[in-house]
Order: sequence, then structure tokens, then C-alpha cells
Amino acid sequence: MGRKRLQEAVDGRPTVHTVAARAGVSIASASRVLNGVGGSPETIRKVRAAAAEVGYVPNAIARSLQSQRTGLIALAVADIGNPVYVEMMRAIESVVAASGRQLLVHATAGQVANETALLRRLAHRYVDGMIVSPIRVTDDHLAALVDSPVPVVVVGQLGADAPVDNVRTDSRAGVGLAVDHLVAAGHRRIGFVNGPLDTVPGAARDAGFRAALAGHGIELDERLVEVGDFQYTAGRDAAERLLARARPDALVCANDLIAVGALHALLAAGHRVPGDVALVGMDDTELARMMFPQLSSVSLGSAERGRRAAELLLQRIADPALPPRREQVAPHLAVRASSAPPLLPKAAMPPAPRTPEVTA
Amino acid sequence: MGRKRLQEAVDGRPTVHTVAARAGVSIASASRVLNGVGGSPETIRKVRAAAAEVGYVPNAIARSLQSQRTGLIALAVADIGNPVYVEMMRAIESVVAASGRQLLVHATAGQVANETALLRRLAHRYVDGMIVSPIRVTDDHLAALVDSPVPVVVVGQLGADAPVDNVRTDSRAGVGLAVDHLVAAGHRRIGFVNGPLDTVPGAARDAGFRAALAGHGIELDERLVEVGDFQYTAGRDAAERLLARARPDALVCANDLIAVGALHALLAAGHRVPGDVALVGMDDTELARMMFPQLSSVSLGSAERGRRAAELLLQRIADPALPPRREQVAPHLAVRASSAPPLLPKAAMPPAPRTPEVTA
DNA sequence: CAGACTCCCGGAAACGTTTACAGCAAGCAG
DNA sequence: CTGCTTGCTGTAAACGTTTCCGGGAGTCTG
Repeated sequence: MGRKRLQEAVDGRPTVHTVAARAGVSIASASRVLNGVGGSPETIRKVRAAAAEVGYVPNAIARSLQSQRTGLIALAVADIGNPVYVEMMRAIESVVAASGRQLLVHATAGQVANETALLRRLAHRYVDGMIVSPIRVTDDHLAALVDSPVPVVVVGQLGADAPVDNVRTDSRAGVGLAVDHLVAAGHRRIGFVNGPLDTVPGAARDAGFRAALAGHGIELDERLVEVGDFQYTAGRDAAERLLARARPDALVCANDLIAVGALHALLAAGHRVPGDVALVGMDDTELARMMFPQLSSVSLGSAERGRRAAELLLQRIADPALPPRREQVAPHLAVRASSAPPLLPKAAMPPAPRTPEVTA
Repeated sequence: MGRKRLQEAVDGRPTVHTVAARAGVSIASASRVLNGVGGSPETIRKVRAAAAEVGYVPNAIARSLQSQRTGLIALAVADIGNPVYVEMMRAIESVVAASGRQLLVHATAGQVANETALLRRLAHRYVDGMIVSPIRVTDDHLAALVDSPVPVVVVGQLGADAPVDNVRTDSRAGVGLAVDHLVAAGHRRIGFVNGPLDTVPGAARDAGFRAALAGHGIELDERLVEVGDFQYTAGRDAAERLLARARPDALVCANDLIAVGALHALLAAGHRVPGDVALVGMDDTELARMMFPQLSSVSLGSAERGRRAAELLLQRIADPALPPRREQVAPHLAVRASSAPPLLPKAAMPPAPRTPEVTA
């Protein structure tokens, strides 16, 4: 009747009490054996047997409440359909797994609200740390990042003085590499298909494009600039709009998804690539290599950024008192068929996709 | 001195005790106010103020231990780089989000060990439920699924009698649709680039291909069948091997990544698509529409399967006593330029990518 | 053989919440 | 004025673990 129920969890699952009772030992001993620390041979045998008989599985939540750790790391990215995040995720995953933790991914659809909600909820102790890669940053958002209850590392540009661990690249300079390359190949009417200007990367790339052209003394024809989303369909549509009103001899795209959209638009309109229009993407994802012709692309070191972010996070988890750190990964250009010099004889166009890549 | 430390968490963060002490009320009252249930106006005011002053944020783990729920759902897929899982994830996410929960994704790299480890760890109460889409299934694995501590729904083929909620498609019949379509267009030397035969989908598609050819009275030339991984590079390599030794007039690929690899191999070898070789992929992902020409593809209803799986899971969480259920989604074929009838005059080839799709 | 040292064990106190229960004051009907 | 209801409040018991601490039994040393 009034006897305390200590045997089983509310849903009927066995707890450490069940095991202890069945083995005829205290819960302390049971817990010790189950954690592999201490216990006489006989006790170990009894507890193991009891645990197996009742099918005991420890409650990770209770354990975490006690140990203050969950062994989980979260990664929040805008668009899980973008291969650049896949590469970043793979790099992060391998570091995280090596530390004996598990990685969980959450897609925010680029909405600041989602990301803040995630911070305000998930981060409240469900995970030991987070890596977030925001494409839009508001003050509110930044505040949530700064006083997050768990360690956070940001991948991407952030206000210079934000006291948050941060791994960034210089996408502005990255666009410059693409423009330099195209100018060197003799192109002058260089177009640009960008993502939204109210995003951090969108703004940086726009600035980079304008600065690069100016650096070469080329006056920018605004009809050669078009903006869409950072996605395939939007990129294709934006490229179509651009082609309908202007005649570029080269196109820089703000990421590979856009570049693929532009490639599709170009080919559908009967333009040859790179013969009529040279094409350069950004992010240097696997997608760029999947295309025919393979796309030149500016690598922003996403795998490297991911790896470093994961390492920063692990260090911060180990020592929360560390001062905020900032790391930077330099962009570089991978030249492939889509922007190969248009003057070469046809035979020089690589017949097989295994073209060794030139890295500038 | 000996006074009990009830004020702050071990890491110095405020707890409900901190708030209660500061507001001069009991922790019960503080908790009630913070949860918006009960409390006099004056109490509410004091507690809210105190919480704001100390920057209180509730510890989700402790709450979950008490409530036995975390509000988190996990999705485990083999390869997060495969767009088919992206589509599935989007569908699942929308259902899950509508129920006020959050979705976390975990990539298993197709390793049974990883997936079992996830089940044995994550599922131990860190999440309220899981959706897993295994491509390899072992007995061990199956056992872990069956007696998982949290509700699990499997997307994909599973032993007929496994007592696990399950949403499947008929990929065997799906391959049949592709073959029927190609045969109807006059093709006879139909090749097949498949994934590993030791995977569930690989085996099913192999069987489907052989059955479909037999159904049309076509004798299978084994040189027209090649196997690789379910990925782009492997698909491209496999297609190259196949083309080096045989001359198909059509190619069926076991998923879209492989199909893209095959397309690349075909174009690189100087074949026209669909002029010389017609091409049909599977999964009907966005990737198929990103190619030029756009790829015909057999839809296996991944978004629909994801949606249904999420609904099944939510129902099971609500009522764990439900009997195991099984749902099936029928495949269908989306015909696009890559397998358009080769006899049509050139003008009929769609100039723009917005071709209305024919669905059979 | 006494004392020190080891090892193992069980009781109980955490971890930070929510919530059942009981007490208490105020309001109201009779 | 009494008794019942209503609305808040605080105490304490959960949730399922891990771990500190003290006690008891055994072993070794001097």
C-alpha cells in the first residue's frame, strides 16, 4: 500500500533501483558496477545478471542532470540542402566524434527567429555546446549568442567586437580572386549573381565584387548585377533575368547553387560555357565538380572552418574561462573547365572529368 | 559554513532557488509563476522581476527529468549529402515543428554500428522519438530498433514481421516504371548502375531491374549492369566502367546522385543525352531538375514518406500502446529531357528548363 | 596481536525541476 | 458569528542518476 515505489520508472521501465533490488545490493553498488568503477567480482556478476534480466537501460537525462554534461553538440545551419553545409558538417562531425560526442544538426531556414528559438531552447542544457552559422545577424540574435547558457562558436562574419568564438573567412577577398582570374583571362563584361543583400555574406560579396572591378579600373554596369536567394531555383531565375537584359562574357556567382542555376540558364539559352560565357561559383562544393563542364569555384574553406570551429568549441567546453578567440581561413580559387581560357584549341578541353585542378 | 548551497547551480548560473530567494517567495511559487500557472499579481511581479535581474534560464534537463519529455525528435539518415534525405527531412521538419517540437538530424554514414550506437545512446531518453532510415539492416540492429526505449519509426524496407512502425515504398516496382518507360520509347540495350547489393534498396532495385526486363522478354546482358556506392563519384566511376565495355542505348540509375555521375561520364565520353543514351534516375530530387538536360527520375515519394513517418511517430508518442503500423507510398515516374523520345525533331527539345513535367 | 591501510558496501545527499498536499487567509452565505 | 469555498502559499516528495562519506571486514606491518 503506502510503500514507496522505488522499483520501476513511472512508465514501467527498470531503473537502477530495480536492478539493485534484484541483485540484492544497494543502488550505489549497482550504479558503480554499471559504470565499471569498483565492485567485487561477486557483486559485479550479480548486478550484471540482474541488469541483463530486466533489460536495464540507463536514463541519459538523469545522468546528465547529475553530471552536467550530455555528450551532444548541436550544429545550426541555414539550409541543410546547401552542399557547403554538408561539407562543413562532415568536418565538424569527425572532430566531434573523435572526442566521444555526437553531433546533431538543426536547420534554421535562415530565419533569425528559428535560430534564436533554438538557442533559447536547445542550448538550455540539452547540448554541451553549439556551432551556429548564421547568415543574418540581428542585435537580438547577437545578444542571445553572447549570453548563451552553453558554449557557442560562430562560423561566419560577426561584429568585430562580439565576445564570441568565431571562425571566419574573407568572402570579400574571395570574390576578388574570381574577378582577378576572369580579368586575367581577358573578360571585361563580368556579371554577378548574388544572394540577398540583407545577409552578411550577400553584403560582403557585393562589396567585394565592386571593389575588385574598381581595382581593375572596370566600370560596373549595374545591369550585369542580379540578386536572388542563395539557392538553385533563385539563381537560375536571377541569371535568366540578367541574360534577358545584358550580355556578359563572364559570370561570378555568390555560391555554387546559384552557379549551377546560372549554368542551367546559360545552356538553356544556347550559350556555351566557357566558350561564350565563363562561369565561376563560390564555396567549391562537390556540386561544382558534379557539373558538366565542371565549375570553377572560390573555396572558402568550409571544411577547414568547420574543423576549426569544432576544435574551438571543444576547447571552450574544456575551459569556459578562455578569452573569446577569432580565427580566419583564407579563400582560394579552384580553376576548372567552366572558366578555362576561351582561346585554347578545342582539343585542350579535358575529355574526362578527372582533370587535375589548378589552385590559385 | 555548513549552510546548504541552494542559491545557484554549481557553475554559478541562477536556478529557481536563486529567483525564489531574491523574490522572497518559495521555489514552488517561483516555479508556478515561471510556468505561467497561478500566483497572485504581487507574486508574479516579484518573481518576474527577480528572474529578469539574475538572468534566469531554466535547465531543460532537470525539467525533462521531471516531465519525462524533451520536446526533441531525432532523424537518423545514412548520408546527409544525398538530396533525397534533404527532401525527407524538410517534410518531417514541418510536421514536427507544427507539433511544437524540434527536429535534430544525425548522419550515420550508412554504418550499422553508428546507427545502433545512436539508438543505444541518443534514444535513452534524450529525445522523445526517432525516425531512422537505415540502408543496411542486421538482426542486431533490428533488435535494437524493436526494443528501443523511445518510439521509433522506420522509413524503408524492413522484415515483414518486424513489430515496428514503418513507412515504405516499392522501389522494385519503381525500377519497373523506368524500364517500362524506356522500352516503350524503343530502347532495348538498357543498362543499370546500382548501389551496393548488400543494402536493402540495392538488392530491391537489382531484383526490380531483372524482373522488369524479363517481363518485357528482354534477355539481360550482364555487362550492362554495374555496381558502385549510392554517391556521385562512385556512380560516375561505375558508369565509366560500364561504358568501357558495353554500349547501352539507355541507362537506369539507382538514385539521382548516381544518375548525375552517369550523366557526367556520358557527356565526358562524347555521348549525347538523350540522343545517344537515354537516362533515368531515381528519387526525383531537386538535383535531377538541376541538371542539363534535366533528368527523368522515378519518384519514391520521399517527402510523402517523411511526412507520414512523422505523423506515425507523433501518434505513437501520444499513445505508445498502438499496434505497429505499416504504410506504403507508391512510386511514380517523372519524365524529363534526359529520356525524351530520341526521334523527336530537334525543335521539340525544350529550350527552357521550366518544361512542364509529365508524370506517369 | 594492535594498528594502519585497503577494499567494498550502503545510506544519503546532491543535480534543478515540477507538483501533490496541506495550511492559511479572505470572502461569502446562512 | 460560524462554516464553507476559494485562492495562494510553502513544505516536501518526487524524477533517476552519481558520488561523498562513514563503517566494517580483511590484509599487511611492526
